[in-house]
Amino acid sequence: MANIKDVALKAGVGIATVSRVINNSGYVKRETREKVEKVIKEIDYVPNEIARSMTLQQNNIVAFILPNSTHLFFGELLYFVEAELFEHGYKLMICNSSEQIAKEIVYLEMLKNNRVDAVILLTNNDVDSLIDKSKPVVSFDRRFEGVPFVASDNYGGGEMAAKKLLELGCKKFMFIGDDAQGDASPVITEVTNRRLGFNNYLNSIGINDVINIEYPLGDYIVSAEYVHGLLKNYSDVDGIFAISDAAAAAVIRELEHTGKRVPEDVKVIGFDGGRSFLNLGKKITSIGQSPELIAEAICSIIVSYYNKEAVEDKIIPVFFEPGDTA
Amino acid sequence: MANIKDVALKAGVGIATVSRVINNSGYVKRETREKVEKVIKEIDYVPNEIARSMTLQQNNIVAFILPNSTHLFFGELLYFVEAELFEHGYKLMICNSSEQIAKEIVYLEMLKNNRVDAVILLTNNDVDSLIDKSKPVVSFDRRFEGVPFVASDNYGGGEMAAKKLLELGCKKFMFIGDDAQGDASPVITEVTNRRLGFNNYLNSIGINDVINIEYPLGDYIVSAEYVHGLLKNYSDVDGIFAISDAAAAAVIRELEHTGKRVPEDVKVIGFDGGRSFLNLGKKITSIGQSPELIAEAICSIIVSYYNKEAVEDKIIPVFFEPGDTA
DNA sequence: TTGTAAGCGTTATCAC
DNA sequence: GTGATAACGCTTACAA
Repeated sequence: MANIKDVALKAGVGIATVSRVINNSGYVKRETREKVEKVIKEIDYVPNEIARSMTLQQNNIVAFILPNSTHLFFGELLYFVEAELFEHGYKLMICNSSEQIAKEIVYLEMLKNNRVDAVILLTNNDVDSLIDKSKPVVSFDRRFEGVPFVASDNYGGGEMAAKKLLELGCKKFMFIGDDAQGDASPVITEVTNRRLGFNNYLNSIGINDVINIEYPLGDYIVSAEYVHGLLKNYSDVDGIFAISDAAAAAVIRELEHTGKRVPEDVKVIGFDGGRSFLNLGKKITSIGQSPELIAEAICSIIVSYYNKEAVEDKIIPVFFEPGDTA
Repeated sequence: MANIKDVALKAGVGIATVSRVINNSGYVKRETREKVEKVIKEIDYVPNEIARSMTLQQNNIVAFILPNSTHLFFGELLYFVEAELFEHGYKLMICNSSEQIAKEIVYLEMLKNNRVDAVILLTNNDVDSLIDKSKPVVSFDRRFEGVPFVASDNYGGGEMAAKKLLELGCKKFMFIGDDAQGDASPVITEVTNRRLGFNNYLNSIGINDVINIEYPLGDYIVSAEYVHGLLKNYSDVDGIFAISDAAAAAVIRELEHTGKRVPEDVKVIGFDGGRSFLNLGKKITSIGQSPELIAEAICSIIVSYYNKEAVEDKIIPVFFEPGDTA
């Protein structure tokens, strides 16, 4: 592969001049520039980005650590993050952590060893101590001390769901979510704010008998049997807010399986606003997050880091998405 | 940030020795090793991967160019590819090309400029001339001269669908797919083999009046109106094979919208075997591709490249996935 | 076993 | 305007 030296030699100039030409920096006489450009074309020279990174101590690669790319919301977020970063000239490395902390560690290490310049973090693990806070890090949906933070307005979304179910005439409410963190982690995760917003709003208007079902986070999937076990004792509930559309889908399937009609007997609202192309049945009524706006917020923080500008947390609005289940 | 020189200095050894210690290469006296390791811990030294890449002229980063990460099959493929590469110590850079050739060009350039060592290509564009064939490239579902190739057994899947619909008693068949390439591209794309397998099998047993609907590839989405226009003239069809589950879903929605019952009146088989967590209705009967096996095949080729071993094309088997629509 | 030094391909400083 | 040259931080002959 031809390098900058070959170009300089063949064009009869110094390598500094070639560098000026390819980077459009400093003064270069028109004729010199043209001569150099001609040689570059001739020998098909392409600057070596590894060497560039070496000199600049920066490679314009950002890592995105997320649970997986198979759930629609994550896939969409990933899509928009990559698109947005691309606009600014940055590349995206992906890490499907599957919530495995070991894998998250490896990718967080890449900040320290200069494999990537920055990290976008979407995790439920407490990786606080593993984060190199001297480097650019942005966290979505999870707070870490000293790390800028982006999240949807989960609390507001919870309130929105409560109001909607009330409007629709529901009397007996339930929240169901996989936000149980166990005793090991005393931290309130951001998604729990969906639960809080929902409960607090209902409490504030005098409804204090909301059923709260909490189960541990798995791989964002709930089996039919498991949901059955969770729901069977609450046959009088007529308004359910689920922490995600995936959870809502599981709940709805279970309800219909046990003879309840949705939304006639029980109304269900999910969270995410997932747009599944494969859906042949009801569309889930949902509080929708905007992966596009979220990606934009995350990336603007990354870009600010690169530009050495100040960064700040951002809360992204959510939207009520009408559907067939509430 | 501490570098190898700092370690050498503080440990009172040469940098070559430190290098030997961190790479576990060459001979190092036990005490020397321990002394060096102690210093490494003390000053929290982490080898700079950019510098390493510089010396080795390799960075163990692979780029995956694919249309998007929002469709389930792609999201899953991405997931397994990343997981598999991770096992071998390689990292994955993602490029959602959205079928934009301009973006594909940028990422293919990264092979030449050493930003990545290898590329996995999943595109419908004719980027043949843009591929640096001296570098490691693997293509999924699309053939390029001189580029190793992985694909599902699309032809066999088409035959499988035909046999199944026959078994179920269908008499009048249709294939519908977004594999129209227009006059500009005379190339047969791999997915067209689904159509060929389906048609050829039916032809071989004397059925020659198969309706073939072909529409241009959009963003892997079909609007209701569009499907309506495509289907309205063929009310006698009772067995449909769609090129993808997404297309099948659109077709089924349209059929039911026009009063046909699926599968009672019309049986529909899709392709992909998509497992949508959000599906509340019928599960699409499908010819399933295995993203896991495909990822494994793709990655084994990448690994072979790194190990300077011979590489060869691979065809991955497909499976009949029972569902509620056929 | 260990250390010195060349080399990887750039960018950027500083003379000229 | 332009060209040497140092520097980036590492690996790896080669010498000792």
